[in-house]
Amino acid sequence: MLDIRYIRENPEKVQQAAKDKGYNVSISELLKLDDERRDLQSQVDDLRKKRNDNAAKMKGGKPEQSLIDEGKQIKIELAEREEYLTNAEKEFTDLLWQVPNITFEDVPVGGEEDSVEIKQWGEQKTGAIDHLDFAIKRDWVDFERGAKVAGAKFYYLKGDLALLENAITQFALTKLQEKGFTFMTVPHLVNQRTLTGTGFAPRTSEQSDEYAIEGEDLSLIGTAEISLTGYHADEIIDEDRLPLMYAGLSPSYRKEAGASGKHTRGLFRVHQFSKLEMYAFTLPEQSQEVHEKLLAIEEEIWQAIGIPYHVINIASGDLGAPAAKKFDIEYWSPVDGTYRELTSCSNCTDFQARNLNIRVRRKDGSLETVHTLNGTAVSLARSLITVIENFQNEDGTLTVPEVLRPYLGGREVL
RNA sequence: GGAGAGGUGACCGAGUGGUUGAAGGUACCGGUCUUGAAAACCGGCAAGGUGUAAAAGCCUUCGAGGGUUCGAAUCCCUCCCUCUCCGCCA
Repeated sequence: MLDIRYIRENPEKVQQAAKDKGYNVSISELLKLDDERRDLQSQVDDLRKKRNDNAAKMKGGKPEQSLIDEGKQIKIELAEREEYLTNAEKEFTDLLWQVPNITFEDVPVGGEEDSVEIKQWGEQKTGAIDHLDFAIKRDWVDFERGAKVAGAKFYYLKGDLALLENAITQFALTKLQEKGFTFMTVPHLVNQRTLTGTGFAPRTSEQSDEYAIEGEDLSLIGTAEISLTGYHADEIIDEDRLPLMYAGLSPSYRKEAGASGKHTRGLFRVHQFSKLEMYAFTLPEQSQEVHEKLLAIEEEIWQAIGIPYHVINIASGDLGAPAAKKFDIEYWSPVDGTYRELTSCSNCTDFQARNLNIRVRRKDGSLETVHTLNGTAVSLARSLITVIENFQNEDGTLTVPEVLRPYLGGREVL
């Protein structure tokens, strides 16, 4: 959530940012609720002071009946006001949670088509066999049995393709260790507070992309970002420890409920895939620099493997609530002759951190909310698509990208 | 899953109904001392809300939520978590 004090001082800016992001929230309504809440708060505070003063009077010895009677009267009034306050607080908080993060100046305004390409790398080849056809011919993937065991869009990876996935993971993991990230495995199930605090499930709606465990306060994570954000919840971190850089490996579980009409063939959009995620907790003044750094690492990975791509600066309407700015890397698909989403890298500024109460203790003793950032190092299912599409041979074999060979026992061809 | 113990400030740790927002220690900040540092000593130091030019002031917070009471960190109930032992198990 945003800082209510910031919203009070910049109502137009917040309203405009919400509009640019496609969120229909009324800031004037929010501020009205804020006033009501504060008014009730001061009424309650006054009554509590009366109660405390009254109680203090009879601290010493035998209380007088008149004081006790007065105390009882205050108690009744207070209970009534407190109920009003509780309701007002809830109404206010519910609306505050619906306000999305503001965006940076250099974020293009508009929808998906307004995102701006800021870089291209590699050769745009054309004319390759679709990854699914290619993989099925090699008996590398089995969606039919995945459907039998779990349902549509679940799958088995088999043999060399499963080994290739492992090789890509190991390669990326090694790279991130060199960059100073701390490798982590994380809980794959998280509670509601962590999920909503990260900004994922719209708390009011049931159209969540997350699988929830019935009868438990637990949901399957759609990305390790969720578990990693919650890692430092309610903590105060010393300034000189930041930035903290983590690399989390986990499966990502997604219902993909609203995915109809989107590109879904094969491994591109599935209910479960492995992903190695970069995550950073930073000082506010560091986050933009770290954001660029995360993007640079992503580029380094795809360049090393040899996958053509471009980088886009995502337009406001596609950012989602928590992000102030987002870079996507899209790989070049020689099958479709177009770019497709591969990784994503967001600066969420203090939005998630405020939800989960993650702060930094400055050298001068003051407290401030930290900034959080996340970026995909490799999402495995899509990584496999890129390699199959870009490294396939006419005889049905697959050339192993050089940097991956050490993780495949030196094999050059699969 | 069963039995017991416990959850207090950035951290450790006192505190069982009324100057306890909370002793003491550590860390941190400022100072004295020192060529410099350390040590020692002196002082400061919870968070959130409200309020203010800035303060002061006021309210809240001792795992969470209810309850008892004129008054709760302290008593009662429910839940969550941690630790120890037993059971089970990769």
